[in-house]
Amino acid sequence: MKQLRKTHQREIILEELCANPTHPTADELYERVRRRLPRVSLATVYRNLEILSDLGIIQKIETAGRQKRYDGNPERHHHIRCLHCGRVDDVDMAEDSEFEIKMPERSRHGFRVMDVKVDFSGICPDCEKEARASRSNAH
Amino acid sequence: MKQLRKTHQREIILEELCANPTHPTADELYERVRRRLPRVSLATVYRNLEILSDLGIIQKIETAGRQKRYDGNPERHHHIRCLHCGRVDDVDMAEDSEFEIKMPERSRHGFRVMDVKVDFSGICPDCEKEARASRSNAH
DNA sequence: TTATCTAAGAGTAATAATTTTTATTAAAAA
DNA sequence: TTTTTAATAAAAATTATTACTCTTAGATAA
Repeated sequence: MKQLRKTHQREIILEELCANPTHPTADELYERVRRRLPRVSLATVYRNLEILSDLGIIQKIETAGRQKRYDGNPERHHHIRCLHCGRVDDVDMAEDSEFEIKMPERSRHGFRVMDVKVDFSGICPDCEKEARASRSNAH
Repeated sequence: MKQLRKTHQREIILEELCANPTHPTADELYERVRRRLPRVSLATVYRNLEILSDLGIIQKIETAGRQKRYDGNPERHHHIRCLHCGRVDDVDMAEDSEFEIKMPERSRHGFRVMDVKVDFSGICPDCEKEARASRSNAH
């Protein structure tokens, strides 16, 4: 078992990820980290995000056909993505009362069900406002 | 508005996709189509799968970080993916009684919620059997 | 039927996000 | 301090998918 080393790069990457409640992509985070470590490599950011999410310290948000995003909060919670600008926000657990998922133990074809992933999509307030503005201009 | 042409390639692609209840990737389907149309191009398969799913004739199964798969059944239903081999199967609608999702109208941050995607993952019967066999060999 | 228009085809090159490789550096153990 | 090897920087590779270019062939009109 190979042991984990505490490197300066890794510390800064984690710090920057946790500093904001946004869910940056690897390259967005890279830009932020670069302000503090100008010689850091994008591959280092990717590698560390991979390691940290494997360890359950952070969370990887994978959405089909889009860049991966990363969440400094490792706790299980759902996300909503803006269909227009791609922005990702948390869906509060308090709202979970409004939806409920009971997993079957086996799917009909005999799969042992181990996890279920719920992803919301919609339009964020900013994009909605923008759309409304351009609509009223057109008329 | 550009009109759709009925081409031989498109017909075969759709036929082959619907022939099996599997959910092939573009290249798997390409191999199948190639047996009937040896000169077909992979790009043609991709283009037609795109067109057909845009029209709602088929369904694109997009899972983060993995190849897209395609489903000849356009009706809304859930899927389960094997974490080991990547195979995708349908989760029957009959089972939907076991889980229920009520969408909130707005997320806490003011997103207008428009859709929710539910993806199951687990271990398929084949991989489970295989795992069991290799475990018993080890002891 | 024949001419015309253009969607769609084949084949290939390009793209983009991510991962791997290689040589070097630096944590941490000895 | 020396040694070990995980982690880094930088570059190259990978891989699925898309775009491009030129050609072919459905569909419509003459």
